[in-house]
Amino acid sequence: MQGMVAVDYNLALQGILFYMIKKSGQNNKWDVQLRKGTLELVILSVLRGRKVYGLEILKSLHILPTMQITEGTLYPLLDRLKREGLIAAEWIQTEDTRPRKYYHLTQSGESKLKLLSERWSQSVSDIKYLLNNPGPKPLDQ
Amino acid sequence: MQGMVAVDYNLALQGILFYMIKKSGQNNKWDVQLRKGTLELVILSVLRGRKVYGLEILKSLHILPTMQITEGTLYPLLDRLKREGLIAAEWIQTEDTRPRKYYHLTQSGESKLKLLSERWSQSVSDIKYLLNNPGPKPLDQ
DNA sequence: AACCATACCTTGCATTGCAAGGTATGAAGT
DNA sequence: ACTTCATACCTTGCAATGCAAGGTATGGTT
Repeated sequence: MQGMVAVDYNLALQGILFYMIKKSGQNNKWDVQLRKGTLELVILSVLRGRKVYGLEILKSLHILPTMQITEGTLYPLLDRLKREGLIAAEWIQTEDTRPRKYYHLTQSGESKLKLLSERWSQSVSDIKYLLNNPGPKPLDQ
Repeated sequence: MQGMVAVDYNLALQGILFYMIKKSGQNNKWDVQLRKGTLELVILSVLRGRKVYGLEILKSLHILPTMQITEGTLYPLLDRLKREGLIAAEWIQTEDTRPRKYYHLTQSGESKLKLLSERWSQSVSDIKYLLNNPGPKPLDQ
């Protein structure tokens, strides 16, 4: 009986811990939705001016609290960007490691990056306006 | 024959016009995706400190270039926010108009607004870092 | 030989914004 | 009266995308 209680208790602790990690760590549902808008910009921006391979992108982003994504997110996205001609890939093998697939921006990828970052600025300023401004009775219609 | 050519020509013009309006106006596919993250924050922020009815929200947002949404977006979202207890609604009829459904923030809506806007700031600063910083060989791993 | 870390990829689901429709009501033309 | 228009709200089905949870292949270490 005591044994059983102990097991259940441990299971409960595990559950709680898991929940806390999930919750505090990175993945609110809202964060996920927010990334839907920004991730394309983010990836293009990581690739600007250099060649990077898949897992390296993941590691690069790992320091940014709102940008903690996984491989299941990254690889399909890279596929899409390649299909759209915004990035290109090549397999490169240095002597001491396994072959890696390095991505870099194409010409049209660079234009897109510029376009998206302008659009992003606009969005930031729009929301800034909403967060600072209103208060009661702002809009006389 | 000339008639047919004329018709096709007009159709083509219509198509082009339609395309241009769609394109230049508001709705890139990317803008739509970007809104998926921000719209909840935006609506809560519009409701902060006052009571507003549906179409009024739409009009309020109309001046912001990245926030031009339609009723098909708004009403389902208001429904969801109500279901989640973040906002509440009441029908109000002033003497000179038709009854309108006015929405306002609940207690938990206000906390959520605070939480989301903090998360938003984090995201903005993360992306700012990516857009300004990198360039070639920034990340020694 | 067994194991682990690195690297890439795939499948199916959940969420959400939106176009395109719809209903109801009152006011304004005719 | 009757049609038409503007206001107000709502619904349905689709498209796009992030992601968890799986998988494969390879080379080094024990």
